[in-house]
Amino acid sequence: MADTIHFSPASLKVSCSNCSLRELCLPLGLNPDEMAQLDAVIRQSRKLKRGDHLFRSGEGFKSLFAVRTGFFKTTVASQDGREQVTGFHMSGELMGLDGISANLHGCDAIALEDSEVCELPFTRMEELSRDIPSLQRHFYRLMSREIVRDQNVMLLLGNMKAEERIAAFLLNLSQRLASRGFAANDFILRMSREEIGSFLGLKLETVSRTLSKLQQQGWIKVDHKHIQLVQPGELKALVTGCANANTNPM
Amino acid sequence: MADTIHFSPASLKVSCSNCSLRELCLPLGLNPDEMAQLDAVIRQSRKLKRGDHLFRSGEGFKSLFAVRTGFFKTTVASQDGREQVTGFHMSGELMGLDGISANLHGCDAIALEDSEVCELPFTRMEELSRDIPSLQRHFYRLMSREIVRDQNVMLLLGNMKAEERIAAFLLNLSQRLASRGFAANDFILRMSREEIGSFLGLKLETVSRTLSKLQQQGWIKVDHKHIQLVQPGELKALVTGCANANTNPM
DNA sequence: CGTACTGTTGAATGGGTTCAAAGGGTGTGG
DNA sequence: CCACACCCTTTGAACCCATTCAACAGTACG
Repeated sequence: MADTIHFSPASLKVSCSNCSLRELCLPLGLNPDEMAQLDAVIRQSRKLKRGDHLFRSGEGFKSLFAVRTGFFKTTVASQDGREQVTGFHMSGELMGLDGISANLHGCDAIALEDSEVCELPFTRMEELSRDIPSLQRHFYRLMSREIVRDQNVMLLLGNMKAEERIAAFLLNLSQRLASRGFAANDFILRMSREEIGSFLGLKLETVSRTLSKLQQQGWIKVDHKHIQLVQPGELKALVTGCANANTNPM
Repeated sequence: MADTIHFSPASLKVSCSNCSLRELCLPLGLNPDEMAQLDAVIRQSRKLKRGDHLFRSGEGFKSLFAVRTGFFKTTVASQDGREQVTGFHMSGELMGLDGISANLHGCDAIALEDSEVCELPFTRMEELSRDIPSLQRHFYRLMSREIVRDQNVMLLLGNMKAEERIAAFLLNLSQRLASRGFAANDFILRMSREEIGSFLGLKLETVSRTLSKLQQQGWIKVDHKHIQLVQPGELKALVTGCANANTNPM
Protein backbone atom coordinates (compact mmCIF):
# COMPACT_ATOMS: atom_id res chain seq x y z
CA MET A 1 0.00 0.00 0.00
CA ALA A 2 2.71 2.45 1.01
CA ASP A 3 4.53 2.11 -2.28
CA THR A 4 2.29 4.67 -3.92
CA ILE A 5 3.58 7.35 -1.59
CA HIS A 6 6.59 9.30 -2.82
CA PHE A 7 9.39 11.05 -1.03
CA SER A 8 8.98 12.29 2.48
CA PRO A 9 6.08 12.28 4.96
CA ALA A 10 5.37 15.83 3.77
CA SER A 11 3.88 14.34 0.65
CA LEU A 12 1.17 12.80 2.75
CA LYS A 13 -0.36 16.11 1.82
CA VAL A 14 -3.16 15.02 -0.44
CA SER A 15 -3.03 16.32 -3.97
CA CYS A 16 -5.77 17.40 -6.32
CA SER A 17 -4.85 14.62 -8.70
CA ASN A 18 -6.07 11.94 -6.35
CA CYS A 19 -8.79 13.94 -4.59
CA SER A 20 -12.21 12.43 -4.76
CA LEU A 21 -13.75 15.89 -5.06
CA ARG A 22 -11.66 16.69 -8.12
CA GLU A 23 -14.60 16.77 -10.48
CA LEU A 24 -16.36 19.34 -8.33
CA CYS A 25 -13.53 21.86 -8.00
CA LEU A 26 -11.68 21.31 -11.27
CA PRO A 27 -12.54 20.79 -14.92
CA LEU A 28 -12.57 17.30 -16.38
CA GLY A 29 -9.93 16.10 -18.79
CA LEU A 30 -6.85 17.86 -17.46
CA ASN A 31 -3.64 16.24 -18.62
CA PRO A 32 -1.02 15.16 -16.06
CA ASP A 33 1.12 18.22 -16.69
CA GLU A 34 -1.75 20.61 -16.11
CA MET A 35 -2.74 18.71 -13.02
CA ALA A 36 0.80 19.01 -11.70
CA GLN A 37 0.72 22.77 -12.21
CA LEU A 38 -2.47 22.99 -10.18
CA ASP A 39 -1.09 20.74 -7.46
CA ALA A 40 1.86 23.09 -7.19
CA VAL A 41 -0.36 26.10 -6.61
CA ILE A 42 -3.24 24.81 -4.52
CA ARG A 43 -2.54 24.57 -0.83
CA GLN A 44 -4.42 21.72 0.73
CA SER A 45 -5.85 21.20 4.10
CA ARG A 46 -6.18 24.27 6.13
CA LYS A 47 -8.14 23.04 9.13
CA LEU A 48 -10.82 24.92 10.99
CA LYS A 49 -12.76 24.14 14.10
CA ARG A 50 -16.44 24.67 14.47
CA GLY A 51 -17.17 28.37 14.83
CA ASP A 52 -13.89 29.50 13.22
CA HIS A 53 -13.94 32.19 10.60
CA LEU A 54 -12.32 31.22 7.30
CA PHE A 55 -12.43 34.86 6.23
CA ARG A 56 -14.30 38.01 7.17
CA SER A 57 -16.06 40.66 5.18
CA GLY A 58 -13.73 43.55 4.45
CA GLU A 59 -10.54 41.50 4.68
CA GLY A 60 -8.20 41.58 1.72
CA PHE A 61 -9.09 38.96 -0.86
CA LYS A 62 -6.26 36.68 -1.90
CA SER A 63 -7.68 33.21 -2.33
CA LEU A 64 -10.75 31.20 -3.10
CA PHE A 65 -11.45 28.29 -0.80
CA ALA A 66 -12.87 24.89 -1.64
CA VAL A 67 -14.54 22.90 1.10
CA ARG A 68 -12.74 19.60 1.47
CA THR A 69 -14.60 18.26 4.48
CA GLY A 70 -17.11 19.86 6.79
CA PHE A 71 -19.73 22.52 6.38
CA PHE A 72 -19.77 26.31 6.17
CA LYS A 73 -22.14 29.22 6.15
CA THR A 74 -21.51 32.57 4.48
CA THR A 75 -23.15 35.73 5.80
CA VAL A 76 -23.43 39.36 4.78
CA ALA A 77 -24.27 42.14 7.21
CA SER A 78 -25.94 45.47 6.56
CA GLN A 79 -24.47 48.67 7.93
CA ASP A 80 -26.82 48.61 10.88
CA GLY A 81 -25.85 45.11 11.84
CA ARG A 82 -28.62 42.97 10.44
CA GLU A 83 -27.17 39.70 9.24
CA GLN A 84 -28.25 37.49 6.38
CA VAL A 85 -26.98 33.97 5.74
CA THR A 86 -26.32 33.93 1.99
CA GLY A 87 -25.46 30.27 1.65
CA PHE A 88 -24.46 26.93 3.13
CA HIS A 89 -21.47 25.20 1.61
CA MET A 90 -20.48 21.56 1.63
CA SER A 91 -17.60 19.51 0.22
CA GLY A 92 -16.47 20.46 -3.26
CA GLU A 93 -18.07 23.87 -3.19
CA LEU A 94 -16.13 27.09 -3.65
CA MET A 95 -16.31 30.14 -1.40
CA GLY A 96 -15.00 33.66 -1.86
CA LEU A 97 -16.03 34.41 -5.46
CA ASP A 98 -17.65 37.63 -4.28
CA GLY A 99 -14.25 38.92 -3.19
CA ILE A 100 -12.83 39.18 -6.70
CA SER A 101 -14.69 42.32 -7.69
CA ALA A 102 -13.27 44.67 -5.06
CA ASN A 103 -10.28 42.64 -3.89
CA LEU A 104 -12.04 42.48 -0.53
CA HIS A 105 -14.07 39.65 0.88
CA GLY A 106 -17.73 40.60 0.72
CA CYS A 107 -19.02 38.14 3.28
CA ASP A 108 -18.01 36.14 6.33
CA ALA A 109 -17.34 32.42 5.98
CA ILE A 110 -17.78 30.43 9.18
CA ALA A 111 -17.29 26.72 9.79
CA LEU A 112 -20.42 25.05 11.18
CA GLU A 113 -18.46 21.94 12.07
CA ASP A 114 -14.79 20.99 12.15
CA SER A 115 -13.72 21.40 8.54
CA GLU A 116 -10.90 21.34 6.07
CA VAL A 117 -10.48 23.60 3.06
CA CYS A 118 -8.14 23.87 0.09
CA GLU A 119 -6.78 27.30 -0.67
CA LEU A 120 -6.68 28.50 -4.27
CA PRO A 121 -4.50 31.63 -4.52
CA PHE A 122 -6.49 33.66 -6.99
CA THR A 123 -3.80 35.49 -8.92
CA ARG A 124 -2.01 32.19 -9.49
CA MET A 125 -5.26 30.60 -10.65
CA GLU A 126 -5.83 33.53 -12.96
CA GLU A 127 -2.43 33.01 -14.52
CA LEU A 128 -2.95 29.29 -14.86
CA SER A 129 -6.36 29.78 -16.39
CA ARG A 130 -4.70 31.64 -19.27
CA ASP A 131 -2.62 28.61 -20.12
CA ILE A 132 -5.32 26.03 -19.41
CA PRO A 133 -8.42 26.95 -21.40
CA SER A 134 -10.57 24.35 -19.69
CA LEU A 135 -9.66 25.89 -16.34
CA GLN A 136 -10.67 29.35 -17.49
CA ARG A 137 -13.93 27.99 -18.76
CA HIS A 138 -14.43 26.14 -15.50
CA PHE A 139 -14.12 29.32 -13.45
CA TYR A 140 -16.50 31.20 -15.71
CA ARG A 141 -18.95 28.32 -15.27
CA LEU A 142 -18.57 28.21 -11.50
CA MET A 143 -19.19 31.92 -11.15
CA SER A 144 -22.15 31.73 -13.46
CA ARG A 145 -23.57 28.86 -11.44
CA GLU A 146 -23.27 30.97 -8.32
CA ILE A 147 -25.25 33.72 -10.05
CA VAL A 148 -27.95 31.23 -11.03
CA ARG A 149 -28.09 29.95 -7.48
CA ASP A 150 -28.47 33.45 -6.10
CA GLN A 151 -31.27 34.21 -8.55
CA ASN A 152 -33.13 31.14 -7.35
CA VAL A 153 -32.74 32.29 -3.77
CA MET A 154 -34.15 35.65 -4.80
CA LEU A 155 -37.12 33.85 -6.30
CA LEU A 156 -37.58 31.98 -3.06
CA LEU A 157 -37.29 35.07 -0.87
CA GLY A 158 -39.50 37.15 -3.10
CA ASN A 159 -42.33 34.75 -3.82
CA MET A 160 -42.61 31.80 -1.47
CA LYS A 161 -44.50 31.18 1.75
CA ALA A 162 -42.79 29.77 4.82
CA GLU A 163 -43.87 26.20 4.09
CA GLU A 164 -42.59 26.38 0.53
CA ARG A 165 -39.29 27.92 1.60
CA ILE A 166 -38.64 25.16 4.11
CA ALA A 167 -39.59 22.48 1.61
CA ALA A 168 -37.32 23.99 -1.05
CA PHE A 169 -34.52 24.22 1.49
CA LEU A 170 -34.82 20.58 2.57
CA LEU A 171 -35.04 19.35 -1.02
CA ASN A 172 -32.00 21.38 -1.99
CA LEU A 173 -29.96 19.95 0.88
CA SER A 174 -31.21 16.47 0.04
CA GLN A 175 -30.18 16.75 -3.57
CA ARG A 176 -26.71 18.07 -2.77
CA LEU A 177 -26.12 15.33 -0.24
CA ALA A 178 -27.36 12.69 -2.66
CA SER A 179 -24.99 13.92 -5.38
CA ARG A 180 -22.15 13.33 -2.91
CA GLY A 181 -23.23 9.77 -2.23
CA PHE A 182 -25.07 10.38 1.04
CA ALA A 183 -28.61 9.36 1.82
CA ALA A 184 -31.03 11.77 0.17
CA ASN A 185 -33.86 11.33 2.64
CA ASP A 186 -32.15 10.95 5.99
CA PHE A 187 -29.64 13.52 7.16
CA ILE A 188 -28.38 15.70 9.98
CA LEU A 189 -28.71 19.45 9.79
CA ARG A 190 -25.46 21.24 10.46
CA MET A 191 -27.03 24.61 11.16
CA SER A 192 -29.34 26.00 13.82
CA ARG A 193 -32.97 26.98 13.32
CA GLU A 194 -31.90 30.58 13.51
CA GLU A 195 -29.39 30.13 10.68
CA ILE A 196 -31.98 28.38 8.54
CA GLY A 197 -34.35 31.24 9.25
CA SER A 198 -31.79 33.87 8.35
CA PHE A 199 -31.11 32.13 5.06
CA LEU A 200 -34.81 31.78 4.24
CA GLY A 201 -35.94 35.18 5.43
CA LEU A 202 -37.89 33.76 8.40
CA LYS A 203 -37.65 33.92 12.16
CA LEU A 204 -36.40 30.88 14.02
CA GLU A 205 -39.82 30.29 15.60
CA THR A 206 -41.39 30.14 12.16
CA VAL A 207 -38.80 27.60 11.05
CA SER A 208 -39.52 25.45 14.09
CA ARG A 209 -43.28 25.71 13.65
CA THR A 210 -43.11 24.94 9.95
CA LEU A 211 -40.96 21.88 10.48
CA SER A 212 -43.47 20.69 13.09
CA LYS A 213 -46.33 21.27 10.68
CA LEU A 214 -44.63 19.34 7.89
CA GLN A 215 -44.04 16.52 10.36
CA GLN A 216 -47.67 16.52 11.47
CA GLN A 217 -48.70 16.16 7.84
CA GLY A 218 -46.42 13.15 7.58
CA TRP A 219 -44.18 14.57 4.86
CA ILE A 220 -41.06 14.57 7.08
CA LYS A 221 -39.78 13.37 10.45
CA VAL A 222 -37.96 15.79 12.70
CA ASP A 223 -35.84 14.77 15.65
CA HIS A 224 -33.88 17.88 16.55
CA LYS A 225 -31.24 18.11 13.78
CA HIS A 226 -32.03 14.70 12.39
CA ILE A 227 -34.36 15.07 9.40
CA GLN A 228 -36.03 12.38 7.35
CA LEU A 229 -37.92 13.08 4.17
CA VAL A 230 -40.78 10.60 4.30
CA GLN A 231 -42.71 11.95 1.32
CA PRO A 232 -40.24 13.95 -0.76
CA GLY A 233 -42.77 14.00 -3.59
CA GLU A 234 -45.19 15.96 -1.45
CA LEU A 235 -42.49 18.46 -0.60
CA LYS A 236 -41.71 18.85 -4.25
CA ALA A 237 -45.35 19.41 -5.04
CA LEU A 238 -45.36 22.14 -2.43
CA VAL A 239 -42.49 23.94 -4.12
CA THR A 240 -43.54 23.55 -7.72
CA GLY A 241 -47.16 24.23 -6.91
CA CYS A 242 -48.06 21.35 -9.20
CA ALA A 243 -50.84 18.98 -8.25
CA ASN A 244 -48.90 15.77 -8.85
CA ALA A 245 -47.72 14.47 -5.52
CA ASN A 246 -45.63 11.50 -6.54
CA THR A 247 -42.71 10.26 -4.48
CA ASN A 248 -39.99 10.79 -7.05
CA PRO A 249 -37.01 11.79 -4.91
CA MET A 250 -35.47 13.98 -7.60
CA MET B 1 -16.83 66.63 -39.44
CA ALA B 2 -17.10 63.79 -41.91
CA ASP B 3 -13.36 63.39 -42.24
CA THR B 4 -13.13 61.23 -39.16
CA ILE B 5 -15.30 58.56 -40.78
CA HIS B 6 -13.43 55.88 -42.69
CA PHE B 7 -14.39 53.76 -45.66
CA SER B 8 -18.02 53.03 -46.40
CA PRO B 9 -21.28 54.00 -44.68
CA ALA B 10 -21.17 50.58 -43.02
CA SER B 11 -18.48 51.93 -40.74
CA LEU B 12 -21.03 54.31 -39.28
CA LYS B 13 -21.33 51.34 -36.99
CA VAL B 14 -19.99 52.72 -33.76
CA SER B 15 -16.98 50.94 -32.38
CA CYS B 16 -15.98 50.14 -28.82
CA SER B 17 -12.90 52.30 -29.17
CA ASN B 18 -14.91 55.48 -29.32
CA CYS B 19 -17.86 54.38 -27.21
CA SER B 20 -18.56 56.56 -24.23
CA LEU B 21 -19.53 53.50 -22.20
CA ARG B 22 -16.18 51.84 -22.84
CA GLU B 23 -15.04 52.05 -19.25
CA LEU B 24 -18.15 50.24 -18.05
CA CYS B 25 -18.01 47.24 -20.42
CA LEU B 26 -14.28 46.93 -20.99
CA PRO B 27 -11.12 47.09 -18.90
CA LEU B 28 -9.05 50.25 -18.82
CA GLY B 29 -5.70 50.49 -20.53
CA LEU B 30 -6.23 48.34 -23.61
CA ASN B 31 -3.73 49.07 -26.36
CA PRO B 32 -4.97 49.92 -29.89
CA ASP B 33 -4.30 46.41 -31.14
CA GLU B 34 -6.34 44.79 -28.39
CA MET B 35 -9.09 47.32 -28.91
CA ALA B 36 -9.17 46.43 -32.61
CA GLN B 37 -9.52 42.75 -31.78
CA LEU B 38 -12.51 43.52 -29.59
CA ASP B 39 -14.06 45.78 -32.19
CA ALA B 40 -13.83 42.92 -34.66
CA VAL B 41 -15.72 40.57 -32.39
CA ILE B 42 -18.33 42.73 -30.70
CA ARG B 43 -21.43 43.35 -32.77
CA GLN B 44 -22.91 46.72 -32.03
CA SER B 45 -26.36 48.03 -32.07
CA ARG B 46 -29.00 45.42 -32.08
CA LYS B 47 -32.14 47.45 -31.59
CA LEU B 48 -35.17 46.46 -29.54
CA LYS B 49 -38.51 48.08 -29.03
CA ARG B 50 -40.21 48.42 -25.72
CA GLY B 51 -41.57 45.04 -24.67
CA ASP B 52 -39.22 43.02 -26.90
CA HIS B 53 -37.39 40.04 -25.50
CA LEU B 54 -33.62 40.16 -25.87
CA PHE B 55 -33.45 36.51 -24.85
CA ARG B 56 -35.60 34.01 -23.03
CA SER B 57 -34.94 31.53 -20.27
CA GLY B 58 -34.09 28.14 -21.74
CA GLU B 59 -32.77 29.47 -25.04
CA GLY B 60 -29.27 28.46 -26.07
CA PHE B 61 -26.66 30.81 -24.68
CA LYS B 62 -24.26 32.27 -27.20
CA SER B 63 -23.63 35.86 -26.23
CA LEU B 64 -23.54 38.35 -23.45
CA PHE B 65 -25.27 41.65 -24.09
CA ALA B 66 -24.26 45.11 -22.96
CA VAL B 67 -26.92 47.77 -22.75
CA ARG B 68 -25.95 50.64 -25.02
CA THR B 69 -29.06 52.76 -24.64
CA GLY B 70 -32.36 52.08 -22.95
CA PHE B 71 -33.44 50.01 -20.01
CA PHE B 72 -34.06 46.31 -19.34
CA LYS B 73 -35.47 44.00 -16.75
CA THR B 74 -34.44 40.39 -16.21
CA THR B 75 -36.87 37.87 -14.73
CA VAL B 76 -36.80 34.27 -13.58
CA ALA B 77 -39.90 32.11 -13.31
CA SER B 78 -40.59 29.17 -11.05
CA GLN B 79 -42.01 25.94 -12.44
CA ASP B 80 -45.50 26.93 -11.41
CA GLY B 81 -45.30 30.26 -13.17
CA ARG B 82 -44.49 32.70 -10.41
CA GLU B 83 -42.23 35.38 -11.77
CA GLN B 84 -39.50 37.32 -10.05
CA VAL B 85 -37.73 40.36 -11.46
CA THR B 86 -34.05 39.72 -10.68
CA GLY B 87 -32.69 43.03 -11.88
CA PHE B 88 -33.00 46.25 -13.82
CA HIS B 89 -30.23 47.10 -16.24
CA MET B 90 -29.14 50.40 -17.69
CA SER B 91 -26.45 51.57 -20.10
CA GLY B 92 -23.08 49.93 -19.72
CA GLU B 93 -24.40 46.97 -17.76
CA LEU B 94 -24.01 43.39 -18.87
CA MET B 95 -26.77 40.80 -19.13
CA GLY B 96 -26.63 37.05 -19.65
CA LEU B 97 -23.86 36.04 -17.26
CA ASP B 98 -26.16 33.42 -15.74
CA GLY B 99 -26.28 31.61 -19.09
CA ILE B 100 -22.64 30.55 -19.04
CA SER B 101 -23.03 27.77 -16.50
CA ALA B 102 -25.44 25.57 -18.44
CA ASN B 103 -25.07 27.07 -21.92
CA LEU B 104 -28.71 28.07 -21.58
CA HIS B 105 -30.09 31.44 -20.64
CA GLY B 106 -31.39 31.30 -17.10
CA CYS B 107 -33.67 34.31 -17.24
CA ASP B 108 -35.69 36.46 -19.60
CA ALA B 109 -34.36 39.88 -20.60
CA ILE B 110 -37.01 42.34 -21.69
CA ALA B 111 -36.63 45.93 -22.90
CA LEU B 112 -38.60 48.39 -20.79
CA GLU B 113 -38.11 51.12 -23.39
CA ASP B 114 -36.73 51.26 -26.91
CA SER B 115 -33.16 50.13 -26.50
CA GLU B 116 -29.92 49.23 -28.17
CA VAL B 117 -27.50 46.53 -27.09
CA CYS B 118 -24.04 45.35 -28.08
CA GLU B 119 -23.59 41.63 -28.55
CA LEU B 120 -20.50 39.93 -27.12
CA PRO B 121 -20.19 36.40 -28.57
CA PHE B 122 -19.04 34.51 -25.54
CA THR B 123 -16.74 31.88 -27.02
CA ARG B 124 -14.91 34.60 -28.93
CA MET B 125 -14.63 36.66 -25.76
CA GLU B 126 -13.32 33.63 -23.93
CA GLU B 127 -10.63 33.17 -26.55
CA LEU B 128 -9.71 36.84 -26.49
CA SER B 129 -9.57 36.88 -22.72
CA ARG B 130 -6.77 34.31 -22.90
CA ASP B 131 -4.63 36.67 -24.94
CA ILE B 132 -5.65 39.83 -23.10
CA PRO B 133 -5.08 39.32 -19.38
CA SER B 134 -6.83 42.53 -18.42
CA LEU B 135 -9.91 41.34 -20.27
CA GLN B 136 -9.94 38.05 -18.41
CA ARG B 137 -9.58 39.87 -15.15
CA HIS B 138 -12.34 42.23 -16.19
CA PHE B 139 -14.78 39.39 -16.77
CA TYR B 140 -13.93 37.76 -13.46
CA ARG B 141 -14.56 41.12 -11.80
CA LEU B 142 -17.86 41.68 -13.58
CA MET B 143 -19.17 38.27 -12.60
CA SER B 144 -18.03 38.74 -9.06
CA ARG B 145 -19.74 42.12 -8.92
CA GLU B 146 -22.94 40.46 -10.06
CA ILE B 147 -22.61 37.96 -7.19
CA VAL B 148 -22.12 40.80 -4.71
CA ARG B 149 -25.15 42.59 -6.09
CA ASP B 150 -27.27 39.47 -5.76
CA GLN B 151 -26.13 38.98 -2.17
CA ASN B 152 -27.23 42.50 -1.35
CA VAL B 153 -30.62 41.83 -2.88
CA MET B 154 -30.86 38.71 -0.72
CA LEU B 155 -30.12 40.87 2.31
CA LEU B 156 -32.86 43.26 1.26
CA LEU B 157 -35.41 40.52 0.63
CA GLY B 158 -34.57 38.64 3.78
CA ASN B 159 -34.36 41.45 6.30
CA MET B 160 -35.96 44.69 5.25
CA LYS B 161 -39.42 46.16 5.71
CA ALA B 162 -41.37 47.61 2.80
CA GLU B 163 -40.33 51.18 3.53
CA GLU B 164 -36.67 50.23 3.70
CA ARG B 165 -36.85 48.22 0.50
CA ILE B 166 -38.36 51.09 -1.44
CA ALA B 167 -35.81 53.52 -0.02
CA ALA B 168 -32.94 51.22 -0.90
CA PHE B 169 -34.35 50.76 -4.37
CA LEU B 170 -34.68 54.48 -5.03
CA LEU B 171 -31.22 55.22 -3.67
CA ASN B 172 -29.71 52.49 -5.80
CA LEU B 173 -31.34 53.85 -8.95
CA SER B 174 -30.29 57.35 -7.98
CA GLN B 175 -26.70 56.34 -7.54
CA ARG B 176 -26.51 54.46 -10.84
CA LEU B 177 -28.06 57.36 -12.72
CA ALA B 178 -25.70 59.83 -11.07
CA SER B 179 -22.68 57.76 -12.06
CA ARG B 180 -23.85 58.08 -15.67
CA GLY B 181 -24.10 61.84 -15.42
CA PHE B 182 -27.85 62.09 -14.89
CA ALA B 183 -29.56 63.93 -12.07
CA ALA B 184 -29.36 61.90 -8.89
CA ASN B 185 -32.50 63.26 -7.27
CA ASP B 186 -34.92 63.74 -10.13
CA PHE B 187 -35.67 60.89 -12.51
CA ILE B 188 -38.28 58.93 -14.41
CA LEU B 189 -38.99 55.34 -13.47
CA ARG B 190 -38.89 53.03 -16.45
CA MET B 191 -40.77 50.20 -14.79
CA SER B 192 -44.28 49.72 -13.43
CA ARG B 193 -45.24 49.47 -9.77
CA GLU B 194 -45.80 45.77 -10.32
CA GLU B 195 -42.27 45.28 -11.65
CA ILE B 196 -40.82 47.21 -8.72
CA GLY B 197 -42.89 45.04 -6.40
CA SER B 198 -41.74 41.84 -8.04
CA PHE B 199 -38.12 42.91 -7.68
CA LEU B 200 -38.56 43.91 -4.04
CA GLY B 201 -40.75 41.01 -2.94
CA LEU B 202 -43.81 43.23 -2.45
CA LYS B 203 -47.23 43.55 -4.06
CA LEU B 204 -47.86 46.49 -6.34
CA GLU B 205 -50.36 48.00 -3.89
CA THR B 206 -47.72 47.99 -1.20
CA VAL B 207 -45.27 49.75 -3.50
CA SER B 208 -47.85 52.41 -4.27
CA ARG B 209 -48.81 52.86 -0.63
CA THR B 210 -45.20 53.06 0.48
CA LEU B 211 -44.31 55.67 -2.13
CA SER B 212 -47.30 57.69 -0.95
CA LYS B 213 -46.19 57.38 2.64
CA LEU B 214 -42.64 58.52 1.84
CA GLN B 215 -44.12 61.47 -0.03
CA GLN B 216 -46.37 62.37 2.90
CA GLN B 217 -43.32 62.44 5.13
CA GLY B 218 -41.69 64.84 2.71
CA TRP B 219 -38.75 62.60 1.84
CA ILE B 220 -39.70 62.26 -1.83
CA LYS B 221 -42.11 63.64 -4.43
CA VAL B 222 -44.05 61.23 -6.59
CA ASP B 223 -45.83 62.19 -9.78
CA HIS B 224 -46.63 58.91 -11.47
CA LYS B 225 -43.24 57.75 -12.83
CA HIS B 226 -41.52 61.01 -12.07
CA ILE B 227 -39.66 60.71 -8.78
CA GLN B 228 -37.78 63.36 -6.87
CA LEU B 229 -35.65 62.63 -3.86
CA VAL B 230 -36.24 65.64 -1.65
CA GLN B 231 -34.44 64.32 1.42
CA PRO B 232 -32.10 61.57 0.23
CA GLY B 233 -30.38 61.67 3.59
CA GLU B 234 -33.56 60.58 5.32
CA LEU B 235 -33.93 57.72 2.87
CA LYS B 236 -30.41 56.66 3.57
CA ALA B 237 -31.03 56.78 7.30
CA LEU B 238 -33.98 54.50 6.74
CA VAL B 239 -31.83 51.91 4.99
CA THR B 240 -28.81 52.00 7.25
CA GLY B 241 -30.90 52.23 10.37
CA CYS B 242 -28.60 54.96 11.60
CA ALA B 243 -29.98 57.97 13.43
CA ASN B 244 -28.11 60.62 11.47
CA ALA B 245 -30.51 62.14 8.98
CA ASN B 246 -28.28 64.48 7.06
CA THR B 247 -28.92 65.37 3.44
CA ASN B 248 -25.73 63.97 2.00
CA PRO B 249 -26.84 62.67 -1.40
CA MET B 250 -24.30 59.83 -1.44
C1' DC C 1 -24.62 19.14 38.35
C1' DG C 2 -25.92 23.43 37.17
C1' DT C 3 -25.86 26.98 33.63
C1' DA C 4 -26.52 28.53 29.16
C1' DC C 5 -27.93 27.73 24.75
C1' DT C 6 -31.18 25.75 21.37
C1' DG C 7 -35.58 24.41 20.19
C1' DT C 8 -40.72 24.02 20.83
C1' DT C 9 -45.16 25.80 21.50
C1' DG C 10 -48.89 29.22 22.73
C1' DA C 11 -51.19 33.74 22.38
C1' DA C 12 -51.43 38.37 20.84
C1' DT C 13 -49.96 41.68 17.56
C1' DG C 14 -49.08 43.81 13.18
C1' DG C 15 -47.33 44.55 8.45
C1' DG C 16 -48.37 43.22 4.06
C1' DT C 17 -51.73 40.98 1.23
C1' DT C 18 -56.10 40.42 -0.75
C1' DC C 19 -60.29 42.05 -2.48
C1' DA C 20 -62.63 45.89 -4.25
C1' DA C 21 -63.67 50.27 -6.43
C1' DA C 22 -62.65 54.45 -8.65
C1' DG C 23 -59.60 57.86 -10.95
C1' DG C 24 -56.16 59.15 -14.42
C1' DG C 25 -53.23 58.47 -18.37
C1' DT C 26 -52.12 56.53 -22.71
C1' DG C 27 -52.72 54.69 -27.15
C1' DT C 28 -55.37 53.23 -30.97
C1' DG C 29 -58.87 53.33 -34.26
C1' DG C 30 -62.66 55.63 -36.10
C1' DC D 1 -58.74 65.07 -33.56
C1' DC D 2 -61.69 62.92 -30.58
C1' DA D 3 -63.66 58.90 -28.25
C1' DC D 4 -63.26 54.82 -26.32
C1' DA D 5 -60.95 51.02 -24.17
C1' DC D 6 -57.46 49.37 -21.52
C1' DC D 7 -53.96 49.54 -18.30
C1' DC D 8 -51.69 51.55 -14.50
C1' DT D 9 -52.14 53.61 -10.18
C1' DT D 10 -54.17 54.97 -5.92
C1' DT D 11 -56.77 54.28 -1.82
C1' DG D 12 -59.85 51.86 1.50
C1' DA D 13 -61.17 47.90 4.41
C1' DA D 14 -60.90 43.14 5.93
C1' DC D 15 -58.04 39.41 6.44
C1' DC D 16 -54.08 36.39 7.23
C1' DC D 17 -49.49 34.78 7.72
C1' DA D 18 -45.43 35.57 10.00
C1' DT D 19 -43.59 38.05 13.88
C1' DT D 20 -43.21 39.20 18.57
C1' DC D 21 -43.40 38.23 23.30
C1' DA D 22 -43.32 34.74 26.58
C1' DA D 23 -42.85 30.40 29.03
C1' DC D 24 -40.98 25.96 29.12
C1' DA D 25 -38.34 21.73 27.71
C1' DG D 26 -34.42 19.45 26.14
C1' DT D 27 -29.42 19.30 25.24
C1' DA D 28 -24.67 20.50 25.44
C1' DC D 29 -20.86 21.94 27.91
C1' DG D 30 -18.00 23.40 31.51
